[in-house]
Amino acid sequence: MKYLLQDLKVRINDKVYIKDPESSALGKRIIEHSILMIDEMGFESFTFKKLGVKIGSNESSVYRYFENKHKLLLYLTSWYWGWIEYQLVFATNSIPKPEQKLKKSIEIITQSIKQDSSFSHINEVLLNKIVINEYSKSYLTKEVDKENKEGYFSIYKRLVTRLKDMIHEVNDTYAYPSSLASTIIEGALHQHFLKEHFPSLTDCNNKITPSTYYTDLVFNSLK
Amino acid sequence: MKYLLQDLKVRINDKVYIKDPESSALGKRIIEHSILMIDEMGFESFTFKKLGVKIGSNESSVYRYFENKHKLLLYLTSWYWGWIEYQLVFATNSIPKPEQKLKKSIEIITQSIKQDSSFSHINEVLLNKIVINEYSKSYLTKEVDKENKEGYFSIYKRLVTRLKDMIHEVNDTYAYPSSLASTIIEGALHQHFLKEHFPSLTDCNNKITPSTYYTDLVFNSLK
DNA sequence: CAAATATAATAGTATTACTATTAATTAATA
DNA sequence: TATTAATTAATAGTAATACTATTATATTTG
Repeated sequence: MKYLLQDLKVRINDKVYIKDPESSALGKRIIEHSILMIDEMGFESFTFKKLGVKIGSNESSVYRYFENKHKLLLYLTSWYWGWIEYQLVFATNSIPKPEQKLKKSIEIITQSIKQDSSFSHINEVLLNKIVINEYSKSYLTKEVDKENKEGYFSIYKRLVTRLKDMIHEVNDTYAYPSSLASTIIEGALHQHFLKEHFPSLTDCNNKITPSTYYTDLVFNSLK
Repeated sequence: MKYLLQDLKVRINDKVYIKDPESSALGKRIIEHSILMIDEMGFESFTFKKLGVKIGSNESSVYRYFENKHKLLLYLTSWYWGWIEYQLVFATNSIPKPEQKLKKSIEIITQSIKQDSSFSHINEVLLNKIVINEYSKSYLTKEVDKENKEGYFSIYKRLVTRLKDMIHEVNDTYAYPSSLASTIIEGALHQHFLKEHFPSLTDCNNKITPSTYYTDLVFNSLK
């Protein structure tokens, strides 16, 4: 499965970039090093100028791929959710029982990525960390409605919808399938963050994972 | 109760400000108009220069109260959580039954503020909107551990802990009381946001409130 | 009333987030 | 192969941001 997925290109709304970074070596270097740098210094301190220095190129060259760093963040996080979606569809496709299917999906969505595929220019372990620390910033903006209309969040929304449908399959009388689905996806990122920075606000640790907690939460609500 | 609360000053870690904004007329104008402006233009576009113009004063005067706009956000959100905590303690103090107590607390935490007290310089309705849209940005930073150590998030943490304790009172065998408490507080903000901007990702609307959803979620887990 | 202290305004700097222009390289075609 | 076209890269610049240092003006206190 890993080998299969590495060749699948995640399709991202072409309005988030000016020039497709997958189409050139420089574009791939932009993606590769922006992941390393955002992880290292955080999104606020990350600039195209610094990235230019790192990849031995110029700031303005980066601007020909992305309008600004916000669009680059949208690109990276869309890629991440698309990648998670592939894993989810792949891993659950052959499972017939709705309960088993949902359980597996929760696992995939709430897991923390431990190993990257080491083949492409995208480091999934660091990208997972970036999503935990920065994803909210991509939509907590004044432009969210405009950008939503342009489809910048469609991969994420599709993932929430898939999960909602699975919840519905398990129990079609449950009244809040969409809210539960969005709670799992957003909440899992939050629990991972708390585990790192506010351990007193979570029960998640080395033994109890967000997976364990959300599996319990969901099946208590659906039974 | 409203009349009582308006005179209660929320105590905020004095490291978040340089000079206490409650100690002068200018300070109060800074708080009052920063709330109006952050709500209107969003935290990213808000600057001390614009605030200075608005309050008929100078940028550098604002800098004598707050080191930077991040600290101002910490001040505003701490004030909000302190205010919520007061309401919660006040409203639940006399309730003997743990279930009733928890139910009431969930209501207070997950409600959207509809009316402000109209007495002070702080508009609670707008502040609630600011917390929904901007709170995450106050801790999703590279400085979070340092600032946490300095106690900048202590009011918020105390609130989560209070809720955790109430959950424990209802069911002391439940394994994830801290995670559930943090899920409610953070998740309610998220559901409010989705209701406004991504209605397809939530079941919350005019009829179903985040209160309804979280009450159901919590008591399903605890029974 | 003078001295100390607090407050406000002015002016400036380094950095950021871009944009416009020009130069160099690569690709296409005649 | 030579010429032109198109793409890509680098240079230089600008407006705005996020501050800081200095000076001026009130206000308070002894």
